[in-house]
Amino acid sequence: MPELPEVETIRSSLRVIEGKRISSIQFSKLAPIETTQPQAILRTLKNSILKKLERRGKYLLFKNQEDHSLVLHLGMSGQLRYQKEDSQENDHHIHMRIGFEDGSILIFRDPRRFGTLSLTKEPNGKDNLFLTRLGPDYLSPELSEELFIQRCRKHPGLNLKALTLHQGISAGLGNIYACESLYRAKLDPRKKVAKTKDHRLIDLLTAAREVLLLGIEHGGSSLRDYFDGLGNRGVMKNFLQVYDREGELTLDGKGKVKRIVQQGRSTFFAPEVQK
DNA sequence: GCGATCCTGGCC
DNA sequence: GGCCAGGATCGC
Repeated sequence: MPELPEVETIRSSLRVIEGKRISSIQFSKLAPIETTQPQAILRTLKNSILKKLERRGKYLLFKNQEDHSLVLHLGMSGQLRYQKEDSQENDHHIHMRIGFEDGSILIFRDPRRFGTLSLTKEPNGKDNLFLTRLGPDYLSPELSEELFIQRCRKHPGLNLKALTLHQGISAGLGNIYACESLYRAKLDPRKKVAKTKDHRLIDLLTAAREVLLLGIEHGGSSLRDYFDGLGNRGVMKNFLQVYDREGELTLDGKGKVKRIVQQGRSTFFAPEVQK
């Protein structure tokens, strides 16, 4: 469900938990798909103080004072919710509850259980298999135009849609913002990387950054069940040019939106505009 | 590089 | 009942 702008919005909405001490962590019986044992997460984080919330791509890192972190991915349907007090609601989709010393609580809910929970004990995440597979974040200053081109060129056989979704090349885009980036860069999602010139790849990088920043500015895209950590919806949906507009005009009226399936997922684009 | 697969729920 | 969904991994 959530892509970079949604995860970033969740992160900033949860700044209230920075500085709080964790007093309890509970997991559901039917845990999400997790690599690290709940026991290890418990041992690492219980009674420690959450120093900082960080984001890398679509991952959230809950970092304690020793720079050990719980690494969370929300998958397709994951939600986080912070509450001043524990309402003890009986919802079988809740898979983790983090209780703080002051009685407030952070709930992780994930109906489809595609989310992941893991750990890292190094500030750079080098001991975490999820994080080491990740390319540089789209919004990271270390991702120069040259580096982006260099990383794209390692995958000449991919079409541009698959390129944008590939978290190992550069991290943060999902299906919505991939479609929106390609529209903004006027690039055909079916075009192969090998047939795309350097300056057009730079257009794609620039477009992706603009679209992601716009998404953050508008609090993310609430299409169905996305909320930030305090239960607020985002309004980015009102600014999407092509996503979920099959058969309609693009938002700016410059083209008609078509839906195709690539790599088993919907791609929305305007063929007359994107070449 | 591609398709199948992990899950649950909503909608037609 | 069938199709669709803000994701990513794994095996061919």
